[in-house]
Amino acid sequence: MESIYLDKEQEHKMSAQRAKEEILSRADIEKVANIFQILADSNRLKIVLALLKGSMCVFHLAEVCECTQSGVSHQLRILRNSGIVKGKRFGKFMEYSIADGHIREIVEMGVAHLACVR
Amino acid sequence: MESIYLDKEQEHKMSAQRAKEEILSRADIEKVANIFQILADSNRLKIVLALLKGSMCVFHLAEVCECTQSGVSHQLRILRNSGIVKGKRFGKFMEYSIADGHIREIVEMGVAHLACVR
DNA sequence: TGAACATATGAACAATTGTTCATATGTTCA
DNA sequence: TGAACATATGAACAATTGTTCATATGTTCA
Repeated sequence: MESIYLDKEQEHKMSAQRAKEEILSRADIEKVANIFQILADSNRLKIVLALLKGSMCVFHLAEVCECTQSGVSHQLRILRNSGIVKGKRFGKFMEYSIADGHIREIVEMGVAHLACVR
Repeated sequence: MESIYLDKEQEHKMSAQRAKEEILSRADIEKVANIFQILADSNRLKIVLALLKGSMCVFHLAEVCECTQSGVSHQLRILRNSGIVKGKRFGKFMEYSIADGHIREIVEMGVAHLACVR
C-alpha cells in the first residue's frame, strides 16, 4: 500500500532541496554562529548592554555588571577580538565603547524576543 | 594636580549611572543570552536555517546539515525545548518546523551582520 | 623615582557542551 | 505479528568555556 503521507514526503523533499541549494557556506554559518556565541554569555551581554548606554571604563563596567575586574577584562578581550567593542586609553583609564554598528540591532532583536516569550 | 581627564571620568560616571538604572533584570538578561546560546552552534543554526526554507523531517535535516541522525535529534530536542521549533508526526516521519515567529528576524540580523564584517 | 591606581593576562580548575555509540520507542505494512 | 524504517534518548567522552587567583603591565603624580 502506498503511504498516505506521500504528498507530505514530496513537500519535505522540496524543502530539503531548496535548503541544500540556498544554504550559506559552512564558513559563513560558523561566522554567524560566532556572533551569537559572543552574545550567549550573560556577563558579556551585560557588558554590551551597558556600553550601548554609553562608553565607560573597566572599573564602571565591573560595577554595573556586578563582576570582578579580572572577569570583565577577560570578557572585554573576547569582545574586542570579535570587533564588537573597542578600547581607547585616557590616562590610567581605558574607555570602552561599541565598535560595531549592527550589534545594537542584534541585541535589540534578542530583547524584543523576550517580550513575545512571555 | 587635577586629572586632565576629569571630564571623561564624569562622562563615564554618567554612562554607568544610566546603565545601572536602565539595565534589564538579571533574569531577563539570562533569557536573552539563552536565545543567543541556542543559535550559537553551527549545527543548530544550520537546522534553523534549513527549516526557515520549509518544514522537513529529521532524515532530510540530517542530509542538509551533513550530520548524523542522532546528532540532529539531540539538537532538535534543544530547539524544541526552547520553543524555536516544533515537531508533528506524520506516520513514520516527524515534520519539524519553525515555531517562533521572531526567530527569522534574529537569524537574519546575524546573517546581515556577516556582510558588514567583510 | 616610586607609590598608588587601573587594567591585562597566564595558569588552573570546575562546569558546560556537543558528539558518538548503542539501544529504545514509535509507526507502517506485508 | 514481526520485519523494516524513522526517530529519540541515555551514557560516556573529549573539547570548550567561564571564573578565580596571582601577578604583570601601563600610567599618573607627588
